[in-house]
Amino acid sequence: MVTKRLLKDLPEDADLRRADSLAREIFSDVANKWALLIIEALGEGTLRFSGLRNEVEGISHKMLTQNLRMLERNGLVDRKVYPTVPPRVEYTLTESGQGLRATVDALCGWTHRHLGHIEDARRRFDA
Amino acid sequence: MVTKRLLKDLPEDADLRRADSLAREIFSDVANKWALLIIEALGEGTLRFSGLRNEVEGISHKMLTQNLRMLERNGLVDRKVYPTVPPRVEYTLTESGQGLRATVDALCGWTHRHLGHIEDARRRFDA
DNA sequence: CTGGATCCAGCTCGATACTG
DNA sequence: CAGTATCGAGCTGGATCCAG
Repeated sequence: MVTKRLLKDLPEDADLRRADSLAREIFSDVANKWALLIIEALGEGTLRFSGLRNEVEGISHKMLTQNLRMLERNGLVDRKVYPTVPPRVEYTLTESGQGLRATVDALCGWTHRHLGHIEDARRRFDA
Repeated sequence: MVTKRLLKDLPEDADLRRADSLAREIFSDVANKWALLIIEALGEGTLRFSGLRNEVEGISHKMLTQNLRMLERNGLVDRKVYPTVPPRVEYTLTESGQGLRATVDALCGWTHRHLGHIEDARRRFDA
């Protein structure tokens, strides 16, 4: 077996199975369109719920709350509630969130650089 | 409006809308668990269909073919068929695929480094 | 071995309505 | 404004069968 494991350089001890399973879970959480777009949007700075709805084009109310909860649970975004009326809630990337943001930026950069290649490849494939 | 756009440093010309829409499409294609895991697996080198099924734990026959077609269409993997019997098909990352792989590796690295943080954050959140 | 096609249970997601 | 709850249409994805 070469890999089958997501994390490759961990010791073969008893915790390995648990760590790898956690890693897969995180991977599934994070490797989704909306989560990445939210992180990208928060990369610009703190945003409120309504601000995020504007920045992340096409996201529904439900998907936004759902993904925000997930990101908060994983410690990637910080949720700050001001007990005013009407309520005001601010979302900010945490330090680990910033780290993730760097890789999301890399993904955006890659996408940008390969737009042409991909368009060509598609044309070729569809023919 | 600050962003709303996935790609930020493109000129505001007529092609912008099209390019950004393509970028979003690519982003949705690629930002999915199975695609990333397949790319990660192919990072080790060329693999056959059955090899991929072994390397990418838990993927179904259908998801594997589906994602491979998508990756091929976008020019990220190369599909080489040997007209033998039984057939032999090899999948390899293309050059753009290699580029994407680098960012997937970064994501894996990030996951690895933040396992602890995330576990803690979850415990805190779930309480 | 690779992979297309079909079936359908289960989940996702958007719409809507309601609360503090 | 932010968030929860509910409902249902539609999509997803696994299982299975067939074919080259």
